[in-house]
Amino acid sequence: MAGFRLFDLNPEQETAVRTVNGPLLILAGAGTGKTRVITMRVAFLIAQGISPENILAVTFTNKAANEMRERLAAMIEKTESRKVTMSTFHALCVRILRQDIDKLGYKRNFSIYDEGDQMGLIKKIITRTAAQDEKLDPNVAKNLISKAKNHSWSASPDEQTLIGAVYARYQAELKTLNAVDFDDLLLLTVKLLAEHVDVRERWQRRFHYLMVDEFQDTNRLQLELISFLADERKNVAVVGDDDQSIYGWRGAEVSNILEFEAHFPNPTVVKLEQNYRSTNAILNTANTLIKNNPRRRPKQLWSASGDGQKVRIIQMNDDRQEAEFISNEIAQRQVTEGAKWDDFAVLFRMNAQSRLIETNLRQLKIPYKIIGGKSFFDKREVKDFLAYASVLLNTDDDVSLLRIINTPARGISANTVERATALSAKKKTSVFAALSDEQFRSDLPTRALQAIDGFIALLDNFETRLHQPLSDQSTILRELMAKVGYIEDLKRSCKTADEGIQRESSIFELMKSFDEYQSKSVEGLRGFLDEMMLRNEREEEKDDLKGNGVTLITLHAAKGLEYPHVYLIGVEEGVLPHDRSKMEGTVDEERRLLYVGITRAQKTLGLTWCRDRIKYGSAMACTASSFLKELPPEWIVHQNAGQIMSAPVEHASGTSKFAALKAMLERVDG
DNA sequence: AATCGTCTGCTTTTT
DNA sequence: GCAGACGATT
Repeated sequence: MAGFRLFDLNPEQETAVRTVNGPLLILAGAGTGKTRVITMRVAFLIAQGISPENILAVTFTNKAANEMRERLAAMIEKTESRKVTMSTFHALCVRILRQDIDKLGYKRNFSIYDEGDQMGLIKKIITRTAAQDEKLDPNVAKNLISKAKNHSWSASPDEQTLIGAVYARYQAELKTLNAVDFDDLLLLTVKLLAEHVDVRERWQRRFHYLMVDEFQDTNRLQLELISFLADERKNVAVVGDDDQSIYGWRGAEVSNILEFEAHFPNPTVVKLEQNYRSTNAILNTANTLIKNNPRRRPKQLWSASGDGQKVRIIQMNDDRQEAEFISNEIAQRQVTEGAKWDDFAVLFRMNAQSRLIETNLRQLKIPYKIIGGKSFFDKREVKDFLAYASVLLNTDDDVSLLRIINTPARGISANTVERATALSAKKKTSVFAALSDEQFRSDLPTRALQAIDGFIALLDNFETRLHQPLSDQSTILRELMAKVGYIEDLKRSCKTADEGIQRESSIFELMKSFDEYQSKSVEGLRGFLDEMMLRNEREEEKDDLKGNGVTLITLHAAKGLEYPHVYLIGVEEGVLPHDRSKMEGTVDEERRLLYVGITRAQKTLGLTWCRDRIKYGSAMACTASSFLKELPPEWIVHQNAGQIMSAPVEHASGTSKFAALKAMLERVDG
C-alpha cells in the first residue's frame, strides 16, 4: 500500500478504479482518461494485496500493451509491475498454444501465418480446387474464411460449394503445414480451453483479475476467451466505447459491449464523460451527431475547459481546391498562430484521398507524415529472412519453404517445385517431405536431384546446429545467410546501388533486433519470430514519426490519437458515409467514424466537402454528407473556400497573409 | 527470370 | 487515374 494513492481522479474514474470484484463495465468516452484509469486500477488491485501474477490486462495492439506497461512501471515497484501479464489477445493465445496445442493435433513448433502468407495459400488452393469455369476472388474467400472462423463454423463447411471446399482444404492444409493463421490463434485457443479441462483450469488458476481494453472491438472468439478465463469469479473489467466501434467489418461485435449484462450479469457500470481533450464546441458537435445512432449507450461528453472556437464546415469547389485550401491555410496558421506542423492533422475516409494533399504540402515545402502504406514487414528481404528462420524451426511450413527454395537461385526450377507441390498435395504431406519422396525423385534429372539434396543438406545442417544447446542462434543465422549468398543476390537484383543499400540495411536491422531480443529473452528464435509475426510496424510508426510534420491519416487509423488542429476532408455523401456502407446497411458505423474523427480535435476542427470530385478518373458531382445536417447549428460556422480564397485582402488579414507568404518564401529559399 | 504491356476494378486494416 | 495482377514477350 505504501507509496500508492489515487491521484486526481474525478468521481467516476475513482469508482472505476476502486471497483475490484465482479463484472465492471467502464464506458469511457473519447478523451476521458481511459488509459490512466486502467493502469491505476491495476496498481490499485496490487495495493489491495492482489498478486500481480494473477492480473491479466488484454489489449488489441502491442503499442497499447507497451504503453500500459510503461505507465504502470512508473507507478509501482518495477519488480511488481513486471509480474502483471499485459498482452495482446493474439500474443496471449500464442503463449497458451505453445504450451498445449499438441492436444489439438498440431505440433508445438507451429508457424504463424500473416495475411500475406494466408493469401498465398488460399490462392494456391483456389487454383487447385476450382474447375475451369469457376471463379473465386481470393480476397472474398479470405474474408469468408475469417468470418467462418470467428463464428466457430469450423466444424463442417459445406464442401459442395467451391468456397466450402476451399475452406476445408485450407484448414486441412494449414494443419499439414503445422501452421496457424491469426484467426486460428483465437479459434484454437478457445477450442483448447473448451475441450481440455486441465488446460482451462490451469489458466483460470493463473488469472483472477481480468481487464480488457477497447472492448467494443472484441469479436465473438475474444469474448469467449475472456468468458473462459473469467470462469466463476467473473472479475472482468472491460473498458470501451460503443460510439467508437468502427471495426464491425472485421468481425468486431458491438453487441459485446451493448449487451454486456447478458454476458456478465449484474455488472457495475461506470460512465466516464468528462473529457480532457477537446473544447465544448467540438464535444457538442460530436454529441449531437452520435445521438442519431439508435443502438448505443447514451453518453454526453463535456469539458471544463470552455467553449472554444466554432466548428467550421467549409464548402469547396472540388477536391483540387480542397487540397490547395487546406495546405495554404496550414502554412498560414503556422505563422499567424505560431502553431507547429505537428499540431495539424488531415483525416480522411480513404487512403487515396491523401494524394492531393500530399502534392500540395510538398509544393509548399511543408513537412508531413503519412500513417499507413507499406509496412516494413512487407518488404521482400524481410519476408525472405523471416522465411529462412521459419523453415529452420518448422520445415513443414510450405509457404516459407517455397519462398526460399530457390532464393537465391540454386538450380531448383519452377517446374521441379511445381511437381513437388503437386505430390505433396496428393499425399497430404508438406513440400519438404515430398522432396525426399522416391516417387518424386525417380523421374528427376540428376542436376535437379543434386540441387535438391544440397538444399535438404543445407537445412538439415543448420537446423541441427540451431537446436544444439547453447548454440548462438544469431551467429548461425548470419552464417546461413552468408552460406547461401543471400545479401549478394539481393543486391544484384536491385536496380540501383541505393536500393541495394536500403534492402541490405533492412536485413541488418532485423539481425540487430534479434540480437537485442536474445539479450533480454530466453525464448530464442521461436519467440523472436512470434513477436515479429504479431507486430505491426504501423503502430510503431505512430510513435516514431512524432517528428515534425503535418499528419495525414485515415479515420480508422486515427482512433486513439489527438491533434490540436484537425481537418476532416471529403465529408460527402458517398465518401462518408461511404457508398458501400449504404448497401451493406452499416451507415451507423460510418457515423461513428465521423464521431471518432471529430473527437480527435483538441482546439479547432474544420470539416470540408466538395461539389465535385475526381472519382475513378472522372469528375463526379458531389453533395454534402447527410451527417453534416445532423450537426448542431449553434456550434457550427459555414464557409466557402472559393470566396475565402478570392476575397479582397483587407488590412488586418492582409498583413498576416503577407507574413505567411514571406515565411513561405523563406522556406523555399532555405 | 525478368520486364513490358494490357486489363481490371476500386473502403476502412488493432493481430 | 492508378495500382496491382496476369500473361506475353525477350
